[in-house]
Amino acid sequence: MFFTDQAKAMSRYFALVDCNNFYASCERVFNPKLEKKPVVVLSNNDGCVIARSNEAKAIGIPMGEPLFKVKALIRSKDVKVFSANFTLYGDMSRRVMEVLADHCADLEVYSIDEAFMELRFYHQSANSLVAWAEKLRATVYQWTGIPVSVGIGATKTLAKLANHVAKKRTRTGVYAIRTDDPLLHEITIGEVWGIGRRYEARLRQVGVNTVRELQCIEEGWMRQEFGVVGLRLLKEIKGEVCLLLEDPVTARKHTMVSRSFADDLYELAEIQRRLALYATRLGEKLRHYRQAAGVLTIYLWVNKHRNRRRDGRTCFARSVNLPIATNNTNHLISWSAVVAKALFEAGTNYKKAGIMASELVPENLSQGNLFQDHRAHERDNRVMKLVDELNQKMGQSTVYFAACGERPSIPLRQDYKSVNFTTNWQELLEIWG
DNA sequence: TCTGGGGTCCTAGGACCC
DNA sequence: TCTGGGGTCCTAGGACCC
Repeated sequence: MFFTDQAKAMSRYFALVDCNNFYASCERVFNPKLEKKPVVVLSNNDGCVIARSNEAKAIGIPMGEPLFKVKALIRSKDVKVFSANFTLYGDMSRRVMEVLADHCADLEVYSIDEAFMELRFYHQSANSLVAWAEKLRATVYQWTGIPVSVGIGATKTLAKLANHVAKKRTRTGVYAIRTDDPLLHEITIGEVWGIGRRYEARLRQVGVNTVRELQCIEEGWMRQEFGVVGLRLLKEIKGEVCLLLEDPVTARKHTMVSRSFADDLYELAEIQRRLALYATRLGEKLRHYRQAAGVLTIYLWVNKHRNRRRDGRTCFARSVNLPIATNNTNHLISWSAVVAKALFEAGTNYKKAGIMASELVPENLSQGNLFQDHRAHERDNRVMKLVDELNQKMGQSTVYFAACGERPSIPLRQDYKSVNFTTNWQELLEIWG
């Protein structure tokens, strides 16, 4: 290879592949009757709308809206409603990401429905890039049934913006954006990745409305107003690479499991039981990523819509430094019970609890201490491995700790759930010929 | 009646230490 | 009445993202 450094820099692009209306699309793959129909997917406990098909967007169902506020609309327009089926979505996501990984080695799975790619030396012109992306898009659709959009740009932020354009303004679902693209005069700042409601309001105050105007802002002002985050955003939108691909496994600093309760809870013992279950999931996650937690934090949230506390506080948290970094479910459960007891106040209506692992270290580097019984440690690890294997093969919570209570599963309201077409032999899609 | 569950990064204030 | 300065750690909260 005889590329100069400059030539290398010039031929580097980022692409963002984003699944269209991902959860709604997953439901559609296994239920063709949903084609052309408005479809929405609900959060845990059937609380809010978290995904909408284009048809559902068109009839005015907002993102994040509580279900009870759109019930009338749902009835009158015959909207198809689904409880979140994260097992299905997770499996479909894995399939999509596998196809992407086949096409590009430099891949960062950014979220369940999005991935960044770094494209180097692959293509010379924007035209050939677009052709490549269109082919990729067709392949993903053919192999998984999921429609995706592809945005291409000089930085991750521009790729993200290009993806937005691809979704809103193209028929092909692919767009490559340039830093001097005429469209930047039309695109408003609120559409930029990293500009939320507050930032948008402040920028509009000083007369900045379009991306083109944003590009002309002085870097010093941006730094002063929005800190290092804002400065980075500005540089990225001007085409200067600040954000690189990340490895989500090593880059992750916390891992958390939290859930709202279907009803408010008042009893410490019941909260400890729920936390034992969350700790079980947390342990599974940590072991999956081969990490161990150095610090454990327990969160308790008070129902903010019906807060009975005089001081109005809604969030309580307490951390504990673990004597030895661990991913052993047994240890996580014991500590969660201890910390929860310290946090708990009688007479408070708790709506949600969570457990977070931080100070994560690779599990084989976990620092033992002098008093640790190594044989017991080894034995515990073998037990956890066995438990994971059994639960993977036989289904979640086949084997569990007694602290979770009898027949444990996180109790959720799920009135509209589809089945696990791809991950459960009992729930395979049946086709009648 | 009914309002998700993950993450990241940054900042501010209090406790505590030297 | 007057009442250091600097550092770290912890907790809380706010901004953003999906």
